[in-house]
Formats: sequence, C-alpha cells, structure tokens
Amino acid sequence: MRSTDLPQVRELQLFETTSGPNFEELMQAAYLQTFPAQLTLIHEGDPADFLYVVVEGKVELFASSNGREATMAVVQPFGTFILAAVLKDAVYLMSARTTERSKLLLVPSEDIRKAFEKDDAFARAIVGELASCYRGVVKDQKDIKLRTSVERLANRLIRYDKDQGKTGSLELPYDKRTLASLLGMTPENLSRAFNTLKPYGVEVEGSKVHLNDMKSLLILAKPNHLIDDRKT
Amino acid sequence: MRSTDLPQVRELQLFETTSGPNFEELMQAAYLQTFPAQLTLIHEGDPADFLYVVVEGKVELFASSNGREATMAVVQPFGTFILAAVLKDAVYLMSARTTERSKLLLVPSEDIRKAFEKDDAFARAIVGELASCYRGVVKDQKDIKLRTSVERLANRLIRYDKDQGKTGSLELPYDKRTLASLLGMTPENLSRAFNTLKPYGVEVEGSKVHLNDMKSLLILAKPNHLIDDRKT
DNA sequence: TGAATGGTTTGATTTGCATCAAGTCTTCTA
DNA sequence: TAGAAGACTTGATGCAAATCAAACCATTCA
Repeated sequence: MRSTDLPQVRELQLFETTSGPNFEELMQAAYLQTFPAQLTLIHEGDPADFLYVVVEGKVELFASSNGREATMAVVQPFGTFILAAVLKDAVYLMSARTTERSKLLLVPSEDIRKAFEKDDAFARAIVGELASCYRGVVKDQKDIKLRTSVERLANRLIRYDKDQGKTGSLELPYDKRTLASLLGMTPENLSRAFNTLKPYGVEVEGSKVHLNDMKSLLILAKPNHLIDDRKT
Repeated sequence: MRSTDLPQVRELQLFETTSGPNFEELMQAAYLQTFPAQLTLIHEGDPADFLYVVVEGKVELFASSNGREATMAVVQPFGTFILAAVLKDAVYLMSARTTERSKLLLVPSEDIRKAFEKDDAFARAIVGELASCYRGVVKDQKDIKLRTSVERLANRLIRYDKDQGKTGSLELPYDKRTLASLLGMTPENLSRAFNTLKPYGVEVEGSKVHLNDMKSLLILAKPNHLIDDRKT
C-alpha cells in the first residue's frame, strides 16, 4: 500500500485510535484498491479472507437462495462489510458488488484478529462498528416487518433528504432497481409507490426527487427514530 | 447473587474464560432472577441498564411501531439479548417479555463495559457473542426476503426437528401466535401453512408436530445452510 | 364440573404486491 | 448519429397473504 494513501485511511473511525505501531503493521498487510462499477467482490459462502472498508463509492450486499436474489444493504463510506465473518473466521453470508466505481480498503482477516487482541483501542473500535452493524440490521428487519412498502419508501426518502442537508431536493444514491430490492419490492412496485406518494408532494425526475410537502409526507410516513435513525 | 448459583453461571460460554477476579467482580454486581411467564422485562427506547442472559426459559423480543407489533426473535438458553445496546450505551431497539417462567442473569451494563476493557478473554467472548447475534439477524432477514411464508415454516420445522434430535417428532417451543409473528405472518396464515404442508407428511397435534416424509419436505423447503445453520 | 376465557382453525372476502407484457425513456456503442 | 440495449413506467391479471368473522378446541377458574 502506498504511503500517500495512509493519511486518508488513518482518518477512518475504525483506525483513528489505533496505536502507531499496530496501525503500521495493519497497513503493511492491507490494500487500498479501486474497483470498477458492477464488480462482484465476494461470494456468499466463501471463507472471509479480508475485511473490506468503503473509502469511496458504494457497495451492494446481496443474498441469493433457490433462484431468488435480494439486496440486503448498500454500504457507503466509511462503512465496513463482512466484519462478523472476519471476527468469527466464518464464511460470508452475503455477496458484494460495487454499484459504482469504488475505492476499498482490504485488510487480511488474520491481521484484523491479531490487532484486535493486541490493541485495546482497536478492539473498542471494532466492537463499536460491529454493534452498529447489528443495530442497523435489526432496524432493517423492523422496517420490513412493521411497515408497508409505501411507508418504507417514504421513510427512506425522508432519510436521504436528511442525509443530504434537508433541502427538500435529493439525489437517489443508486439506481431504482437496487433501491426497490433493498426495500423488499419489485421495480414495478417501486414505481407505483412513487406514484402513490405524488399527492404527498413527492416529485420524481429520474434520480432526482423533490419533497414539496414535508408536512403531509411525515404524516403518511410516521417516522420512528428506533427504525430510521442510523446514528445510534 | 447467591453463591450456590455461581457454578451454573460460570458454565455460560460468555463467562467461562473470564479470569477469576473479573468474574467475581461481575457476579458481585449481577442478579440471577426467576421471572413468571408473560412478563415484560424491558421496553424499546429505554436506556440499556443491564445485559440479560437466558439461563432457563425463553424470552420473546418484539418491536412496535404505529400500532403494529412483530416478534423479532425468541431467545433461548444460553443466549443474550440487547448486547449491542449495552456495549454502545444506547437505547433498546426491542422490547422483551418471557414466554414462559424463566431464569435470567442480569448484569449491569457499566460492569460489562468495564470487564470488556479489563479482561481479554471476556472481550473475545463478547465479540464472539455479538458477531453471532449479528449473523443470526442477517439470516432472519434473508429468510424473510427470499422465502414464502410456507417455505419459512417448513425450514423452521426442519430446524426444530434437528435441534430436538432428528426423531421426526418435535415439540413447538412456544405458542403458535408467537411462531406466526416470528415467521412474519398472521396466526390464520400459519394455520393454513401447516395445512399446505400436510401433503408433505406434516402432522400437527396442538404443539406436537410429526414430520412423516422428510424427503418430500426437504424438496419443498430447500434448506440453505447460509440461512438455516445457527451454529456458525 | 360447568362456564368463561383464550388459542386455534376454518371460511369468505379484500388487499397489497408480484408477475407478465408492452410501451417509453435513457444510455451506450459501432 | 442511428440502432441496440438497458432502465423504468404503465396496464392487466393473478396470487399470496391479511383481514374479518364465526366455529371449534383447549385451558383456566370459581
């Protein structure tokens, strides 16, 4: 790994408290690599050889079973994926592919497990990350089990708006097919859900969305911070 | 906590590698308590004051939002619940109630976080437990997203049979209303799903289920170890 | 032990959403 | 730049599952 890349990596939450020598050792073994869009990085069922950290771009985690496929998550900077498999030295439960050109940090699992044992600050950062991943999946599960597809879309749009500065205008972060699959519906139904939200002030132009009546949208969406807040 | 209870607790995976003095200190602060059936232990949104470990009995984790409620998991011995909230000093994302009379170990969150910092073996056990919890929820999410309700029931029955010794006769571990909600369906639909499985050799007598034609049941269920195996 | 209560099953109907198909729009490529 | 390919929308239809209601069964209680 090139030394010019080190400061960027050092700023990642996962590594910023790690002691100097341990960080050096991890970075000796790691790779910072740029991958093109639509590249499958890992396959579910394979042994977990590396921990991946998204530095730039986006990575879709998806699962397959009996001819069916579903998007499980989309990881953005500076999230990790497959951390639990690395820590348990187990197989991946999901496959991963880039949705766009992406820069990823790959750290060998063995080195992650070693650093976990050696460096208390790193161990704490790892546990914080893993706990956040867990809580994120629990919230996704609540979203699916407790809301209709229209409600899920409405809350997702509100969240994207919030992430993008609360201007009422937002850019969908990935293509609609992936968004539909992530929300547990078909692309056709996503299209229909957008139409259902029209009377609530939602205007769609390709990947741009305008939320023109936040008040009524909130009444329909009924956000719940225990589902929608991704900071805690 | 009574000293006669210590050996039972010491055998829990979470504690068995913890050093003697650290274990003593944790147990000074902990409670081993028996609770009656149908008692709500924690409410979603509340701060996480204790880590809970199921020693005997069963605990249902459930979530509510906008007048709807769904069972998220049923924790059996010797699982923990709410570990991530404890580690992050965050709020509970789910409520919990006993499904039957249960003996639970309650350890104050502060003490868990302290021991995590002091005791490497304990930290490793905690991370192992958290990683397992995470992987369990990912598998549940895959179950919901990739399977029909009948398939989910079939695979769940196969799993219970396996857990109960592969005799082809099993006891449902909790009432059917809870099972239905856990599988993401209504009680009515659960009843219908059982009827759908009749031609595949599934016979139901109250809480007892007989799997009389495992071959054809497996063909319908199409188990996938990346969803159904709860050991890794 | 009979009545009350709660859990479950069954039937009828409705609803949310998937599937199939075709049309429209956008992007890519030779 | 025109045609091809892919993404998305729209329409029609079907289906899985929820909802509502009533009947039946099992358990609890006085």
